[in-house]
Amino acid sequence: MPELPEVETVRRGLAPAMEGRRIREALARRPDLRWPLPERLNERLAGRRIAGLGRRAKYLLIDLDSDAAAANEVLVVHLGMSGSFRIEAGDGAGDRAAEAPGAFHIPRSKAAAHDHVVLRLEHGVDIVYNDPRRFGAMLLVPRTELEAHPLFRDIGPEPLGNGFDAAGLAKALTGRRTPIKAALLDQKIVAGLGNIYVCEALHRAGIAPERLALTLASPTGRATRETRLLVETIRAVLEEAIAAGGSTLRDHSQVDGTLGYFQHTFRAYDREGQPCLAPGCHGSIARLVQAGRSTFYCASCQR
DNA sequence: CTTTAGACCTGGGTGC
DNA sequence: TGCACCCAGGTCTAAA
Repeated sequence: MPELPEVETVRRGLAPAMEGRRIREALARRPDLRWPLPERLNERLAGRRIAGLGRRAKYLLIDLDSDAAAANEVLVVHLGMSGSFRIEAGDGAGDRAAEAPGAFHIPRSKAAAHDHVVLRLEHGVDIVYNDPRRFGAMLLVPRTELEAHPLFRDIGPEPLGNGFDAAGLAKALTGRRTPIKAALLDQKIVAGLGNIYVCEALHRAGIAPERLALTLASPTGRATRETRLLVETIRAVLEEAIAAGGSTLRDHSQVDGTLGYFQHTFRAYDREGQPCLAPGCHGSIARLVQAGRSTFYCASCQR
C-alpha cells in the first residue's frame, strides 16, 4: 500500500502508538528485505525513544532519540509494493521467557506469514512490519545525513509542500522527451506519486498520458496553463486521497485494520472498459503500457 | 545526459 | 484439481 497518501495514512495511524515511546526490543525474522536490514538491529534500537514519525516522498521516517553521545538516527522505512504495518497488543513477559534467546517472539496464534520485523515497544505494543514481496526496505541513517543520503539526495519537492509549484514543475519538464506519465512517476521531478495517482491526476487534468513532458511547459521553460492545472490537480487528488485514508487494494488495510476508501473514487485507474467519469464525457477508459506500467486514461477527454 | 528493459519477490486471478 | 501465464501500489541497476 505504498504511494504518498498510503504512506501518510500509515504515518498517522502509527504515530499515536509510537511517538514518545521507547523501543524495548527489535526483532527481525530474516536478514533482509529488498536490502539487508541494519546490522545488529536490536542492539541499535532497544532502549531508544521514538521522538516522532515523519514522511518524505514514500518513505516513513521514524525519528529516534539517542542516549549519551551517539548521533540521533532515523529508521527509514519504504513499503515497496506490498509492505504494511499493523499494531498489536504485545504478549507480555509471560511466554517470552519460555522462548530461546533470539527467537522471534510472536505468539504462534498471532504470527502471520511474511511478518519480517517487529518493534516491541515498552508499553506492551507490537509494531509489526509485513511484506510478502519484500520490495520494502529499512535502514538506519544518522539524522544529519538524511538529506544527503543517496536515497533522498535527488528526490523532488513534496507535492503538498510549498516547494512544489508551476514554475518549478515547468522547469523540471523542460527538454524532457519522455511521456508526461513517465515523468510524473520519476521521483526526481515530484516526490511521492505512483501509478494510481499519476493516472488519476492526468485524467482529472484532461491531459493525455502520451504527451511529451516538454509540451506542458512553454518553449522557454516557463509555466503554462497546463502546468498550473497539473500542480493544482495533483495536490487536490493527494489531499482527497489522504482524507479518505488512502486507497485499499486487495487485502491491505490500515494499521488498525480499517480500510482506506479512495479506491471507490478512482475515475481512471483499474477501470479499463468502463465509462469515463469526467463530467460531460461519453468516452470510456482505455489501458496502455508505458515504461512497463499500465496507464488508464480516456482518449476522449484527455488531450 | 536521457530513456528503457530487466531484475528483484510472492500471490491472486484467469483460462485451458 | 492442476498448471501455465499475466498482472500487481516500486525503484535500483545495467545497457542502449
